[in-house]
Amino acid sequence: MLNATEITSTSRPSPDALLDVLAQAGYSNTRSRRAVLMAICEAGGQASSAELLALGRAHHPPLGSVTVYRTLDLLLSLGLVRKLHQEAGCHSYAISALAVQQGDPATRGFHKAAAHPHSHHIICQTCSRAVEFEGCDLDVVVTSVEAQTGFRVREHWLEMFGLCPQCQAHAATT
Amino acid sequence: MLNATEITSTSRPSPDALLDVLAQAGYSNTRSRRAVLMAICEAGGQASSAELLALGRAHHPPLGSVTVYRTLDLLLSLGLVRKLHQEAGCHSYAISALAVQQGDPATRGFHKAAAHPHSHHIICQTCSRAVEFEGCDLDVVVTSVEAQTGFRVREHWLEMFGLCPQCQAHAATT
DNA sequence: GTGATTGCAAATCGTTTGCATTCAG
DNA sequence: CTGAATGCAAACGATTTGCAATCAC
Repeated sequence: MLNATEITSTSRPSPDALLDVLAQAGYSNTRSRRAVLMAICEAGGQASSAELLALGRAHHPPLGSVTVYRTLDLLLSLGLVRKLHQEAGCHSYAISALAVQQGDPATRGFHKAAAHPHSHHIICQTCSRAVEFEGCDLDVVVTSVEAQTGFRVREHWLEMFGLCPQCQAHAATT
Repeated sequence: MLNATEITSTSRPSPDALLDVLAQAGYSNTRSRRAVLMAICEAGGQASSAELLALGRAHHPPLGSVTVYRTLDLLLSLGLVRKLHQEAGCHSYAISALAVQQGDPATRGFHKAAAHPHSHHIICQTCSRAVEFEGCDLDVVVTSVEAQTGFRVREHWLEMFGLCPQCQAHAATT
């Protein structure tokens, strides 16, 4: 059930693999895009847009931040990349498993994130009511993830979304 | 183990309880702060800074956004409030369990968040290496949370932080 | 009275949009 | 050649900072 994608600093996702996916989706292979993709890969699959701009410019100096964002949007829409949230400053981008399957595996990054000690929210997608729960059973998952990845887990960040009891009833009645 | 703080639309956290905590921490009881606290409570314990500004001004028109932010920082530092991340737009603030224990329970909110279908990251706090894992065992937690809260869970958002195998070894050696 | 607190205005940061230019196929 | 893609400049929204005026104790 738990399917960890292990990463080594020597195996990185290849820009070519990503370009292939873009090509298949009908997007053209431009200098700028190549620069951004190389940047992501060099960053080890994880970086902020600013970092990608800097790295990308090494390959294609005229690269603009606008293009970095547009390329990231593209990758996001294709599911090749996902956003990571961080306590402060929000939004890093990471290559997703989908991309890893298609090309080389990988990821290495820039995280400085800190998470709060337990305390999570579950939020109703209909009425927005939220409930906070603590001392959650995430321990099971933590243990499992530790076993699978070899990491020692110290913190985590969790939010759930769904339907609260009242909205469920409402949905059933209506 | 799982300790859900159930919410009803009638039970809300009281501004007074929050003010007490501030007072005990040595912060003065000002009109502006009171307005912000009332706003949070009226919002049901969850709101964006913009929403708090609007609500707060109903109580104290000269209230400025600067003060909303400063008050939130204060509450954050005291652990009375926590940030919620959302896929887009980031950052809502929610009253934390700590505050609820001290005053009334509560929470009702503004969430429109959507989460991605599984796929989470665990990130090394030392070297920043990240591993993505999918098909996680969160099902156990989901089931548990559903049982405790009555919510039906449809999506979730999870990130873990810790020490990767190499950094553990490094720490042990050094 | 005195230091904490406030709020305005301006600065800053990250991101998005308008538009004319340039590029890939 | 033609539409897609780029990048500059400007707009934008959220948050922060400088600073003089104001308030709580």
